[in-house]
Amino acid sequence: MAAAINLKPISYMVLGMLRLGAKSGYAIKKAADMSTGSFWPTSLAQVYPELARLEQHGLVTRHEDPHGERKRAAYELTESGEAALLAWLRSPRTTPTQLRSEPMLRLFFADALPEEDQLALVQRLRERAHREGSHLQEGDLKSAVGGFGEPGVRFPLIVRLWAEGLFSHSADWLGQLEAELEGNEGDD
Amino acid sequence: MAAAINLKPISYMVLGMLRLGAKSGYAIKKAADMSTGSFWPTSLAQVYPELARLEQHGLVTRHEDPHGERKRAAYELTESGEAALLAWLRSPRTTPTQLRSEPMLRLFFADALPEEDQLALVQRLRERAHREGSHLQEGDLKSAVGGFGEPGVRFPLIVRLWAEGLFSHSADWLGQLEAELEGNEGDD
DNA sequence: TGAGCCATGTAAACGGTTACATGATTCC
DNA sequence: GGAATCATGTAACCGTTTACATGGCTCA
Repeated sequence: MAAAINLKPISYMVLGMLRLGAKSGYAIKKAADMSTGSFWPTSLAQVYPELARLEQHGLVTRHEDPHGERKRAAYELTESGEAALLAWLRSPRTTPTQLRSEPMLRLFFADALPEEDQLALVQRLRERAHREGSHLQEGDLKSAVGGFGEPGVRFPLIVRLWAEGLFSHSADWLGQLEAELEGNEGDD
Repeated sequence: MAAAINLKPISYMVLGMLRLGAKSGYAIKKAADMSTGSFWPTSLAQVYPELARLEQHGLVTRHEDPHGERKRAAYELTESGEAALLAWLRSPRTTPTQLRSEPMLRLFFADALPEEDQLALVQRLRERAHREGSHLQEGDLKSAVGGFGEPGVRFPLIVRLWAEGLFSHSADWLGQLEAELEGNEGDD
């Protein structure tokens, strides 16, 4: 057994995607973009080194899988890789969900603006939120990785509904705020 | 006018808090913890260097304001500091709101668990979400900075309601999911 | 008198993004 | 033929967090 390895969320994302049927680093990233990307973004510059690290510690195996002249690596979960994934899923320790919202930081300080500009700000943010929310709904989960379509796999869809719900909740809330501010403007 | 300065969200947070009446770096951080912290977290190790940087570029002024033997710095917005804040608030360019949720990443891969463990996971996440949501509701905004209580200042409260809404939306959603999973378990 | 808060800073480590470099395959 | 996509990797940079260091004030 290899030396101790420090497993981070990105490690589990990689292990999990392999379990769902992704083979190459490129495929993992593509699947992540279409699914986990909205609540755990990543990049190829993270995925490739992470795969190498996981292989060094025996959690995945790599074999060459060229496609014509183009080289390609295919990875597979080992038993200890799957065990690590399960242990994480069962572990009671969690990092809290965190938000980083530049738009809301702006809105927080919006009192510095004259009222008509406040309204314009809220309108812009609402339009943006709406656009980003609908962008999330596009993209077919099943096309991301074969495993997403199998019968025993339901949580990817469930979690996507959660993410969509969050974004549309924000968009709706901004819409309501806009309506209220417009109402007040009219009263002046 | 000083050389070009690259203003980041943290810069505007600092400028905005100064505008709302915070004076010292410590006070800015404290106010942030009680307000913007849930959607733009920061630390003292960011605030102090940022204040120095803003002063170097003439967006804030610093004067010593000792309290007994304990040294303290009091900062104030300059005209160009206030102008920079307003320009940011009016600017059409925004960075999208982003989410980073380790709990949801777990849930995404929960199909790897046997059904009873799936339910246990959802229960744990729901309890956590509930605890974090109620933690947000505590803490009096007005005690954070004097400016939060003034009549022309309404957006800090509005944005807090948005944040609370998001977290409780997630908690409710998890509660619903838990109920559905329990229903299915009973059917087996 | 001791715990907790007020107050200011620096240094190192960490996680993540962007840019760079390279080349094959597929599809219009 | 050219654009988009598949595919793999490295290097540099950037923003943020954690740990370290120091010391006065307040209140029970």
